[in-house]
Amino acid sequence: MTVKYSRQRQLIYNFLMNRKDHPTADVVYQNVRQEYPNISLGTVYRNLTLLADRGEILRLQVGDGADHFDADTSRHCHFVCSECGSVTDMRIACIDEILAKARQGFEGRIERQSTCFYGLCEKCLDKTSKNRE
Amino acid sequence: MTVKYSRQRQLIYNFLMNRKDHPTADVVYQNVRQEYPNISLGTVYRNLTLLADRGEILRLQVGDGADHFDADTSRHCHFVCSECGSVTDMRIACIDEILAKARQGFEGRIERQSTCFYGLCEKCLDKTSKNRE
DNA sequence: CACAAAACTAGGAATCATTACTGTTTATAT
DNA sequence: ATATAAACAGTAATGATTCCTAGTTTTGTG
Repeated sequence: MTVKYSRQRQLIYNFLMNRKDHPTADVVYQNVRQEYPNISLGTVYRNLTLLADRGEILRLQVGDGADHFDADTSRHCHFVCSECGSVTDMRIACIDEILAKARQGFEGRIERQSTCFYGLCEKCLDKTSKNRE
Repeated sequence: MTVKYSRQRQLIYNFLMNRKDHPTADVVYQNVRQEYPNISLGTVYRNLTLLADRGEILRLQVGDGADHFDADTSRHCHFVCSECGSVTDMRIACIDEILAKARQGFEGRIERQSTCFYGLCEKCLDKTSKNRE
């Protein structure tokens, strides 16, 4: 199946490229709609899935029910704040090492890895400590 | 809110304790129903959530739409086969080190971590190589 | 033991994210 | 220019999960 150009897909991808937070399909929809008002939610889902299947973007599951998308496909981890729900990138030095260690003695084939940290982000940590005073 | 004993919750927890695969809520429901026929799916969901919130079991998201549950709360990773969907435990040596590395220079508070590897399990790898012959 | 309060339940309705369907439009190779 | 495969909008359908309500069970206390 050859992929054809579409204005809608281009807008979706451009939008994702310019965001560092990792928006859900609905957030993508609400934003792309500003510029292209009659795009449909189904189109957003279909294109996000297409892009993810082709490895051009990442699909993340952070535990809040909705999938999140990331145009940065370089190997990295994520941090999710349990308070505000924000999803941020995290780079840890030993990430390649983890994959190597996991492959040692494993009988199947490991293709990719996904690591997510959970806790309180700096902002939310500050807020809760202020409330305690 | 004090937790009261319930037969249903006991059965759910016992069932999970005896499984090494990481069943979904519906699988738990179908199985516990054999022994306790009029348990409701809502009760299964409520108790899985209660147990997970109290840290007695883990809730996993492996990318197949449904949440999976694991009675083994010790720190470990998971492997998900993209072919058959099986979810298995994986122990890698440097897992504590990863958490330590992640905390270095991070301004928030990291409480827990979730790592999942994706690829082909041994069985599915064997099958696909046989098909090629 | 009894009995009240708080948890818990079954069953079904409601919600939310996502996918499937259908008739129409668009991109692109010839 | 035209044929054809992809993509689209809009809407219906699905599937996982949560919510709601009236009734039941657990458990602490007299």
